[in-house]
Amino acid sequence: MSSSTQVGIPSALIASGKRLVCQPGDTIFWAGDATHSVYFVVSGAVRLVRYGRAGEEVILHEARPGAFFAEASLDSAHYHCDAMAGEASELLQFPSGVIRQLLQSDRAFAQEWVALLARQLRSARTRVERLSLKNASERVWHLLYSEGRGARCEVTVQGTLKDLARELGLTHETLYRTLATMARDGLIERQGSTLRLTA
Amino acid sequence: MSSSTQVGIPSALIASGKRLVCQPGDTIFWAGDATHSVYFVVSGAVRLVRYGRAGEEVILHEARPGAFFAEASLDSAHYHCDAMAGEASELLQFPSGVIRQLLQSDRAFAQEWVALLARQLRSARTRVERLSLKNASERVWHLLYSEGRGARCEVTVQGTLKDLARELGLTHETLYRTLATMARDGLIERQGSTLRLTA
DNA sequence: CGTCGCATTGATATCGCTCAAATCCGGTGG
DNA sequence: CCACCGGATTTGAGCGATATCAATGCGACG
Repeated sequence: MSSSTQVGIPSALIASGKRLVCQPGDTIFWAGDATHSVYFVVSGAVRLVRYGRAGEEVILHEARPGAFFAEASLDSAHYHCDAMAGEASELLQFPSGVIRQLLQSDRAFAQEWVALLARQLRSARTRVERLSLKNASERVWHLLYSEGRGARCEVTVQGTLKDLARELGLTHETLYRTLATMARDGLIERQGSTLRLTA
Repeated sequence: MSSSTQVGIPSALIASGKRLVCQPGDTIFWAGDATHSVYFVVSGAVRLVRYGRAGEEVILHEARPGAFFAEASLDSAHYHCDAMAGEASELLQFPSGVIRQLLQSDRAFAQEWVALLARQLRSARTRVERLSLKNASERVWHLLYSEGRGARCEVTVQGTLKDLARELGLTHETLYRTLATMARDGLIERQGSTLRLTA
Protein backbone atom coordinates (compact mmCIF):
# COMPACT_ATOMS: atom_id res chain seq x y z
CA MET A 1 0.00 0.00 0.00
CA SER A 2 2.45 2.58 1.15
CA SER A 3 6.15 2.23 0.63
CA SER A 4 6.65 4.22 3.81
CA THR A 5 5.77 1.11 5.77
CA GLN A 6 8.60 -0.91 4.28
CA VAL A 7 11.56 -1.84 6.37
CA GLY A 8 14.37 -4.28 6.34
CA ILE A 9 14.16 -7.24 8.66
CA PRO A 10 15.88 -6.41 11.90
CA SER A 11 19.01 -8.54 11.90
CA ALA A 12 18.09 -10.02 15.25
CA LEU A 13 15.10 -11.70 13.65
CA ILE A 14 16.62 -13.30 10.61
CA ALA A 15 17.48 -16.59 12.26
CA SER A 16 13.95 -17.33 13.47
CA GLY A 17 12.11 -16.77 10.18
CA LYS A 18 10.38 -19.67 8.54
CA ARG A 19 9.89 -19.43 4.79
CA LEU A 20 6.30 -19.72 3.58
CA VAL A 21 5.17 -19.95 -0.04
CA CYS A 22 1.58 -19.05 -0.88
CA GLN A 23 -0.63 -19.32 -3.92
CA PRO A 24 -3.20 -16.63 -4.78
CA GLY A 25 -6.18 -17.08 -2.51
CA ASP A 26 -4.33 -19.02 0.18
CA THR A 27 -5.35 -18.03 3.66
CA ILE A 28 -2.50 -17.45 6.10
CA PHE A 29 -4.74 -17.11 9.14
CA TRP A 30 -8.40 -16.58 9.94
CA ALA A 31 -10.05 -14.03 12.18
CA GLY A 32 -10.43 -15.60 15.61
CA ASP A 33 -7.40 -17.88 15.33
CA ALA A 34 -5.12 -17.72 18.33
CA THR A 35 -2.22 -15.43 17.45
CA HIS A 36 1.04 -17.27 16.96
CA SER A 37 3.10 -15.40 14.36
CA VAL A 38 4.03 -12.13 12.79
CA TYR A 39 4.79 -12.16 9.07
CA PHE A 40 7.05 -10.41 6.61
CA VAL A 41 6.32 -10.18 2.90
CA VAL A 42 9.33 -11.06 0.74
CA SER A 43 7.41 -11.02 -2.54
CA GLY A 44 3.79 -10.95 -3.64
CA ALA A 45 1.02 -9.32 -1.61
CA VAL A 46 -1.14 -10.21 1.36
CA ARG A 47 -4.47 -8.66 2.19
CA LEU A 48 -5.91 -8.31 5.66
CA VAL A 49 -9.66 -8.43 5.16
CA ARG A 50 -12.90 -8.45 7.05
CA TYR A 51 -16.36 -8.94 5.65
CA GLY A 52 -19.33 -6.58 5.74
CA ARG A 53 -22.82 -7.78 6.58
CA ALA A 54 -23.58 -8.19 2.88
CA GLY A 55 -20.50 -10.40 2.58
CA GLU A 56 -18.44 -7.84 0.67
CA GLU A 57 -14.73 -7.83 1.24
CA VAL A 58 -13.25 -4.89 3.13
CA ILE A 59 -9.50 -4.49 2.84
CA LEU A 60 -8.08 -3.37 6.17
CA HIS A 61 -4.53 -3.37 4.96
CA GLU A 62 -2.46 -4.65 2.12
CA ALA A 63 1.07 -5.77 2.91
CA ARG A 64 3.53 -5.43 0.03
CA PRO A 65 7.10 -6.71 -0.27
CA GLY A 66 9.27 -5.32 2.50
CA ALA A 67 6.45 -4.94 5.02
CA PHE A 68 5.47 -6.83 8.14
CA PHE A 69 1.87 -7.71 8.81
CA ALA A 70 -0.11 -8.90 11.84
CA GLU A 71 2.35 -6.89 13.90
CA ALA A 72 -0.56 -5.21 15.70
CA SER A 73 -1.70 -8.61 16.91
CA LEU A 74 1.39 -9.11 19.04
CA ASP A 75 -0.47 -8.24 22.20
CA SER A 76 -3.86 -9.70 21.41
CA ALA A 77 -4.86 -13.29 21.89
CA HIS A 78 -6.62 -13.68 18.54
CA TYR A 79 -6.28 -12.36 15.02
CA HIS A 80 -9.01 -9.88 14.26
CA CYS A 81 -9.14 -10.31 10.49
CA ASP A 82 -8.36 -12.81 7.76
CA ALA A 83 -5.00 -12.74 5.97
CA MET A 84 -5.12 -13.88 2.38
CA ALA A 85 -2.49 -13.95 -0.34
CA GLY A 86 -3.61 -11.76 -3.21
CA GLU A 87 -1.06 -13.28 -5.54
CA ALA A 88 1.72 -15.85 -5.44
CA SER A 89 3.72 -14.74 -2.44
CA GLU A 90 6.75 -15.60 -0.41
CA LEU A 91 6.56 -14.83 3.29
CA LEU A 92 8.66 -15.15 6.38
CA GLN A 93 6.91 -16.28 9.52
CA PHE A 94 8.20 -15.23 12.95
CA PRO A 95 6.80 -16.73 16.16
CA SER A 96 5.17 -14.04 18.30
CA GLY A 97 7.11 -15.29 21.31
CA VAL A 98 10.42 -14.57 19.62
CA ILE A 99 9.32 -11.04 18.82
CA ARG A 100 8.07 -10.43 22.33
CA GLN A 101 11.32 -11.71 23.75
CA LEU A 102 13.37 -9.51 21.43
CA LEU A 103 11.29 -6.51 22.44
CA GLN A 104 12.39 -7.15 26.00
CA SER A 105 15.99 -8.04 25.42
CA ASP A 106 17.10 -6.07 22.39
CA ARG A 107 16.91 -2.30 22.64
CA ALA A 108 17.79 -1.65 19.04
CA PHE A 109 15.12 -4.06 17.93
CA ALA A 110 12.54 -2.45 20.20
CA GLN A 111 13.38 0.92 18.70
CA GLU A 112 13.01 -0.38 15.18
CA TRP A 113 9.72 -1.92 16.15
CA VAL A 114 8.40 1.33 17.60
CA ALA A 115 9.38 3.13 14.41
CA LEU A 116 7.69 0.46 12.35
CA LEU A 117 4.43 0.73 14.27
CA ALA A 118 4.53 4.51 14.09
CA ARG A 119 4.91 4.37 10.31
CA GLN A 120 2.02 1.97 10.00
CA LEU A 121 -0.07 4.21 12.22
CA ARG A 122 0.63 7.26 10.11
CA SER A 123 -0.15 5.26 7.01
CA ALA A 124 -3.48 4.08 8.43
CA ARG A 125 -4.43 7.61 9.41
CA THR A 126 -3.59 8.86 5.95
CA ARG A 127 -5.97 6.27 4.64
CA VAL A 128 -8.66 7.44 7.07
CA GLU A 129 -8.14 10.93 5.71
CA ARG A 130 -8.49 9.68 2.15
CA LEU A 131 -11.66 7.72 2.87
CA SER A 132 -13.17 10.76 4.55
CA LEU A 133 -13.09 12.66 1.27
CA LYS A 134 -16.53 12.65 -0.22
CA ASN A 135 -15.88 12.29 -3.91
CA ALA A 136 -13.96 9.91 -6.06
CA SER A 137 -11.62 12.32 -7.82
CA GLU A 138 -10.49 13.84 -4.51
CA ARG A 139 -9.60 10.39 -3.26
CA VAL A 140 -7.57 9.68 -6.37
CA TRP A 141 -5.88 13.06 -6.11
CA HIS A 142 -5.15 12.43 -2.43
CA LEU A 143 -3.64 9.07 -3.27
CA LEU A 144 -1.30 10.62 -5.81
CA TYR A 145 -0.50 13.56 -3.61
CA SER A 146 0.30 11.56 -0.49
CA GLU A 147 1.83 8.43 -1.99
CA GLY A 148 3.24 9.74 -5.26
CA ARG A 149 6.95 10.04 -5.98
CA GLY A 150 8.65 13.04 -7.48
CA ALA A 151 7.36 16.47 -8.44
CA ARG A 152 4.50 15.00 -10.47
CA CYS A 153 3.40 12.65 -7.70
CA GLU A 154 3.82 9.58 -9.82
CA VAL A 155 2.24 6.34 -8.65
CA THR A 156 2.53 2.98 -10.34
CA VAL A 157 -0.45 0.94 -9.30
CA GLN A 158 0.47 -2.39 -7.77
CA GLY A 159 -2.04 -5.08 -8.63
CA THR A 160 -5.23 -4.43 -10.52
CA LEU A 161 -7.30 -1.27 -10.71
CA LYS A 162 -10.09 -3.29 -9.18
CA ASP A 163 -7.96 -3.76 -6.07
CA LEU A 164 -7.15 -0.06 -6.04
CA ALA A 165 -10.85 0.73 -6.24
CA ARG A 166 -11.52 -1.31 -3.14
CA GLU A 167 -8.66 0.34 -1.33
CA LEU A 168 -10.20 3.71 -2.20
CA GLY A 169 -13.63 2.60 -1.02
CA LEU A 170 -15.09 2.81 -4.53
CA THR A 171 -16.52 0.34 -6.99
CA HIS A 172 -14.22 -0.48 -9.86
CA GLU A 173 -16.65 1.06 -12.36
CA THR A 174 -16.54 4.37 -10.55
CA LEU A 175 -12.76 4.31 -10.42
CA TYR A 176 -12.49 3.64 -14.18
CA ARG A 177 -14.85 6.46 -14.94
CA THR A 178 -13.16 8.82 -12.51
CA LEU A 179 -9.72 8.14 -13.97
CA ALA A 180 -11.07 8.64 -17.49
CA THR A 181 -12.72 11.92 -16.51
CA MET A 182 -9.66 13.21 -14.67
CA ALA A 183 -7.46 12.34 -17.64
CA ARG A 184 -9.87 14.00 -20.07
CA ASP A 185 -9.98 17.11 -17.91
CA GLY A 186 -6.20 17.21 -17.80
CA LEU A 187 -5.93 16.66 -14.05
CA ILE A 188 -3.88 13.51 -14.34
CA GLU A 189 -1.88 11.63 -16.92
CA ARG A 190 -2.09 7.94 -17.33
CA GLN A 191 0.30 5.51 -18.97
CA GLY A 192 -0.88 1.98 -18.36
CA SER A 193 -0.79 1.47 -14.63
CA THR A 194 1.25 4.62 -13.94
CA LEU A 195 -0.61 7.71 -12.84
CA ARG A 196 0.72 11.20 -12.25
CA LEU A 197 -0.53 14.72 -11.76
CA THR A 198 -0.20 17.10 -14.68
CA ALA A 199 2.26 19.81 -13.71
CA MET B 1 -12.49 7.99 19.84
CA SER B 2 -11.92 4.50 21.10
CA SER B 3 -11.56 3.75 24.76
CA SER B 4 -9.27 0.90 23.77
CA THR B 5 -6.55 3.45 23.15
CA GLN B 6 -6.60 4.72 26.70
CA VAL B 7 -3.72 4.00 29.00
CA GLY B 8 -2.31 5.25 32.22
CA ILE B 9 0.78 7.39 32.06
CA PRO B 10 3.84 5.20 32.43
CA SER B 11 5.27 6.06 35.81
CA ALA B 12 8.64 6.83 34.28
CA LEU B 13 7.10 9.79 32.48
CA ILE B 14 5.24 11.53 35.23
CA ALA B 15 8.07 13.78 36.32
CA SER B 16 8.65 15.32 32.90
CA GLY B 17 5.06 16.29 32.12
CA LYS B 18 4.19 19.95 31.79
CA ARG B 19 0.60 20.89 32.46
CA LEU B 20 -1.21 22.67 29.64
CA VAL B 21 -4.68 24.22 29.80
CA CYS B 22 -6.55 24.86 26.56
CA GLN B 23 -9.73 26.66 25.56
CA PRO B 24 -12.02 25.32 22.82
CA GLY B 25 -10.46 26.14 19.47
CA ASP B 26 -6.92 26.55 20.81
CA THR B 27 -4.31 25.08 18.52
CA ILE B 28 -1.67 22.94 20.21
CA PHE B 29 0.50 22.60 17.10
CA TRP B 30 0.24 23.15 13.36
CA ALA B 31 1.03 20.82 10.50
CA GLY B 32 4.62 21.49 9.47
CA ASP B 33 5.83 22.58 12.89
CA ALA B 34 9.00 20.88 14.01
CA THR B 35 8.06 18.05 16.35
CA HIS B 36 8.96 18.73 19.96
CA SER B 37 6.41 17.03 22.20
CA VAL B 38 4.03 14.18 22.72
CA TYR B 39 0.81 14.93 24.59
CA PHE B 40 -1.54 13.23 27.00
CA VAL B 41 -5.15 14.23 27.46
CA VAL B 42 -6.14 14.59 31.10
CA SER B 43 -9.57 16.05 30.38
CA GLY B 44 -11.40 17.51 27.40
CA ALA B 45 -10.75 16.45 23.83
CA VAL B 46 -8.21 17.20 21.13
CA ARG B 47 -8.73 16.71 17.43
CA LEU B 48 -6.01 15.98 14.91
CA VAL B 49 -7.23 17.49 11.68
CA ARG B 50 -6.21 18.13 8.12
CA TYR B 51 -8.09 20.11 5.52
CA GLY B 52 -9.46 18.96 2.17
CA ARG B 53 -9.02 21.04 -0.95
CA ALA B 54 -12.42 22.59 -0.40
CA GLY B 55 -11.26 23.61 3.07
CA GLU B 56 -13.46 21.12 4.89
CA GLU B 57 -12.13 19.71 8.12
CA VAL B 58 -11.10 16.07 8.13
CA ILE B 59 -10.70 14.50 11.55
CA LEU B 60 -7.74 12.14 11.52
CA HIS B 61 -8.06 11.24 15.14
CA GLU B 62 -9.74 12.43 18.27
CA ALA B 63 -7.86 12.03 21.53
CA ARG B 64 -10.05 11.63 24.59
CA PRO B 65 -9.08 11.67 28.27
CA GLY B 66 -6.55 8.96 29.03
CA ALA B 67 -5.02 8.90 25.57
CA PHE B 68 -1.74 10.12 24.16
CA PHE B 69 -1.61 11.96 20.88
CA ALA B 70 1.12 12.92 18.42
CA GLU B 71 2.83 9.73 19.52
CA ALA B 72 3.26 8.72 15.87
CA SER B 73 5.32 11.87 15.31
CA LEU B 74 8.11 10.70 17.59
CA ASP B 75 10.27 9.73 14.64
CA SER B 76 9.32 12.41 12.17
CA ALA B 77 10.79 15.85 12.00
CA HIS B 78 7.47 17.67 11.55
CA TYR B 79 3.87 17.30 12.64
CA HIS B 80 1.73 16.19 9.76
CA CYS B 81 -1.60 17.60 10.94
CA ASP B 82 -3.05 20.32 13.15
CA ALA B 83 -3.96 19.58 16.77
CA MET B 84 -6.87 21.58 18.09
CA ALA B 85 -8.73 21.47 21.37
CA GLY B 86 -12.37 20.62 20.71
CA GLU B 87 -13.40 21.76 24.16
CA ALA B 88 -11.80 23.13 27.32
CA SER B 89 -9.00 20.64 27.92
CA GLU B 90 -6.19 19.86 30.27
CA LEU B 91 -3.14 18.26 28.73
CA LEU B 92 0.27 17.00 29.75
CA GLN B 93 3.13 17.79 27.43
CA PHE B 94 6.18 15.52 27.26
CA PRO B 95 9.31 16.49 25.34
CA SER B 96 9.98 14.05 22.51
CA GLY B 97 13.56 13.71 23.65
CA VAL B 98 12.51 12.39 27.03
CA ILE B 99 10.29 9.79 25.38
CA ARG B 100 13.02 8.74 22.98
CA GLN B 101 15.45 8.40 25.82
CA LEU B 102 13.02 6.35 27.86
CA LEU B 103 12.43 4.07 24.88
CA GLN B 104 16.14 3.34 24.90
CA SER B 105 16.72 3.07 28.60
CA ASP B 106 13.52 1.69 30.09
CA ARG B 107 12.39 -1.70 28.86
CA ALA B 108 9.07 -1.66 30.64
CA PHE B 109 8.32 1.72 29.16
CA ALA B 110 9.27 0.56 25.68
CA GLN B 111 6.93 -2.38 26.06
CA GLU B 112 4.07 -0.16 27.16
CA TRP B 113 4.79 2.12 24.25
CA VAL B 114 4.70 -0.75 21.75
CA ALA B 115 1.37 -1.89 23.19
CA LEU B 116 0.05 1.66 22.99
CA LEU B 117 1.01 2.03 19.33
CA ALA B 118 -0.45 -1.37 18.50
CA ARG B 119 -3.77 -0.39 20.06
CA GLN B 120 -3.84 2.86 18.14
CA LEU B 121 -3.04 0.99 14.97
CA ARG B 122 -5.87 -1.46 15.46
CA SER B 123 -8.18 1.42 16.25
CA ALA B 124 -7.20 3.27 13.08
CA ARG B 125 -7.72 0.17 10.98
CA THR B 126 -11.14 -0.35 12.51
CA ARG B 127 -11.97 3.14 11.40
CA VAL B 128 -10.70 2.40 7.91
CA GLU B 129 -13.00 -0.59 7.88
CA ARG B 130 -15.92 1.56 8.99
CA LEU B 131 -15.28 4.23 6.38
CA SER B 132 -15.08 1.57 3.69
CA LEU B 133 -18.71 0.64 4.27
CA LYS B 134 -20.81 2.22 1.59
CA ASN B 135 -23.93 3.26 3.41
CA ALA B 136 -24.70 5.28 6.46
CA SER B 137 -26.62 2.72 8.51
CA GLU B 138 -23.86 0.14 8.12
CA ARG B 139 -21.35 2.66 9.45
CA VAL B 140 -23.53 3.37 12.46
CA TRP B 141 -24.06 -0.33 13.03
CA HIS B 142 -20.33 -0.94 12.73
CA LEU B 143 -19.64 1.80 15.26
CA LEU B 144 -21.96 0.22 17.78
CA TYR B 145 -20.77 -3.27 17.05
CA SER B 146 -17.07 -2.51 17.32
CA GLU B 147 -17.05 0.17 20.03
CA GLY B 148 -20.18 -0.69 21.99
CA ARG B 149 -20.14 -2.04 25.54
CA GLY B 150 -22.15 -4.98 26.77
CA ALA B 151 -24.45 -7.39 24.99
CA ARG B 152 -26.45 -4.58 23.42
CA CYS B 153 -23.37 -2.77 22.14
CA GLU B 154 -24.18 0.40 24.00
CA VAL B 155 -22.37 3.59 23.04
CA THR B 156 -22.70 6.95 24.72
CA VAL B 157 -21.72 9.57 22.20
CA GLN B 158 -19.00 11.89 23.42
CA GLY B 159 -19.45 15.40 22.10
CA THR B 160 -22.14 16.35 19.61
CA LEU B 161 -23.82 14.24 16.95
CA LYS B 162 -22.36 16.67 14.45
CA ASP B 163 -18.89 15.62 15.57
CA LEU B 164 -19.88 11.99 15.33
CA ALA B 165 -21.13 12.57 11.80
CA ARG B 166 -17.73 13.87 10.77
CA GLU B 167 -16.01 10.94 12.39
CA LEU B 168 -18.27 8.65 10.37
CA GLY B 169 -17.55 10.54 7.16
CA LEU B 170 -21.16 11.71 6.83
CA THR B 171 -22.94 15.05 6.93
CA HIS B 172 -24.82 15.72 10.13
CA GLU B 173 -28.14 15.76 8.27
CA THR B 174 -27.53 12.27 6.96
CA LEU B 175 -26.58 11.01 10.41
CA TYR B 176 -29.73 12.46 12.01
CA ARG B 177 -31.88 10.89 9.35
CA THR B 178 -30.08 7.58 9.53
CA LEU B 179 -30.44 7.38 13.29
CA ALA B 180 -34.13 8.25 13.01
CA THR B 181 -34.69 5.60 10.35
CA MET B 182 -32.78 2.93 12.23
CA ALA B 183 -34.73 3.71 15.40
CA ARG B 184 -38.04 3.65 13.52
CA ASP B 185 -37.11 0.32 11.93
CA GLY B 186 -36.22 -1.10 15.33
CA LEU B 187 -32.53 -1.60 14.56
CA ILE B 188 -31.30 0.63 17.35
CA GLU B 189 -32.61 2.28 20.47
CA ARG B 190 -31.80 5.81 21.38
CA GLN B 191 -31.95 7.61 24.72
CA GLY B 192 -30.46 11.03 24.39
CA SER B 193 -26.87 10.53 23.43
CA THR B 194 -26.84 6.81 24.23
CA LEU B 195 -27.29 4.38 21.38
CA ARG B 196 -27.63 0.61 21.49
CA LEU B 197 -28.63 -2.27 19.29
CA THR B 198 -32.06 -3.81 19.87
CA ALA B 199 -31.68 -7.42 21.06
C1' DC C 1 -9.71 -22.38 -28.81
C1' DG C 2 -12.43 -21.83 -24.73
C1' DT C 3 -12.62 -19.83 -20.36
C1' DC C 4 -11.92 -16.62 -16.87
C1' DG C 5 -11.07 -12.28 -14.92
C1' DC C 6 -9.88 -7.45 -15.75
C1' DA C 7 -11.02 -3.22 -18.19
C1' DT C 8 -14.35 -0.32 -20.10
C1' DT C 9 -18.66 1.90 -21.17
C1' DG C 10 -23.87 2.43 -20.93
C1' DA C 11 -28.39 2.86 -18.50
C1' DT C 12 -30.76 3.33 -14.41
C1' DA C 13 -31.72 3.65 -9.44
C1' DT C 14 -30.57 5.08 -5.08
C1' DC C 15 -28.45 7.20 -1.45
C1' DG C 16 -26.24 10.93 0.54
C1' DC C 17 -25.05 15.81 -0.21
C1' DT C 18 -26.68 20.54 -0.57
C1' DC C 19 -29.54 24.26 0.41
C1' DA C 20 -33.24 25.71 3.36
C1' DA C 21 -36.10 26.40 7.25
C1' DA C 22 -38.07 25.53 11.85
C1' DT C 23 -37.30 24.23 16.61
C1' DC C 24 -34.84 23.55 20.76
C1' DC C 25 -31.59 24.61 24.26
C1' DG C 26 -28.03 26.78 27.07
C1' DG C 27 -25.92 30.84 27.99
C1' DT C 28 -25.73 35.92 28.34
C1' DG C 29 -27.06 40.49 29.12
C1' DG C 30 -30.51 43.85 30.13
C1' DC D 1 -37.37 37.24 34.65
C1' DC D 2 -37.20 37.71 29.92
C1' DA D 3 -35.34 38.74 25.31
C1' DC D 4 -31.90 37.44 22.54
C1' DC D 5 -28.22 34.82 20.37
C1' DG D 6 -25.55 31.02 18.57
C1' DG D 7 -25.07 26.37 17.84
C1' DA D 8 -27.14 21.80 17.77
C1' DT D 9 -30.93 19.25 16.17
C1' DT D 10 -34.40 18.02 13.10
C1' DT D 11 -37.08 17.70 8.83
C1' DG D 12 -38.03 18.89 3.79
C1' DA D 13 -37.07 19.14 -1.28
C1' DG D 14 -34.21 18.41 -5.11
C1' DC D 15 -30.04 17.21 -7.30
C1' DG D 16 -26.04 14.88 -8.39
C1' DA D 17 -22.63 11.46 -7.67
C1' DT D 18 -21.96 6.82 -7.00
C1' DA D 19 -23.76 2.08 -6.77
C1' DT D 20 -25.87 -1.36 -9.40
C1' DC D 21 -26.98 -4.09 -13.30
C1' DA D 22 -25.61 -5.16 -17.86
C1' DA D 23 -22.92 -5.87 -21.99
C1' DT D 24 -18.60 -6.06 -24.60
C1' DG D 25 -13.69 -6.34 -25.63
C1' DC D 26 -9.37 -8.06 -24.46
C1' DG D 27 -5.45 -10.66 -22.76
C1' DA D 28 -3.70 -14.55 -20.08
C1' DC D 29 -3.61 -19.13 -19.44
C1' DG D 30 -4.70 -23.84 -19.75
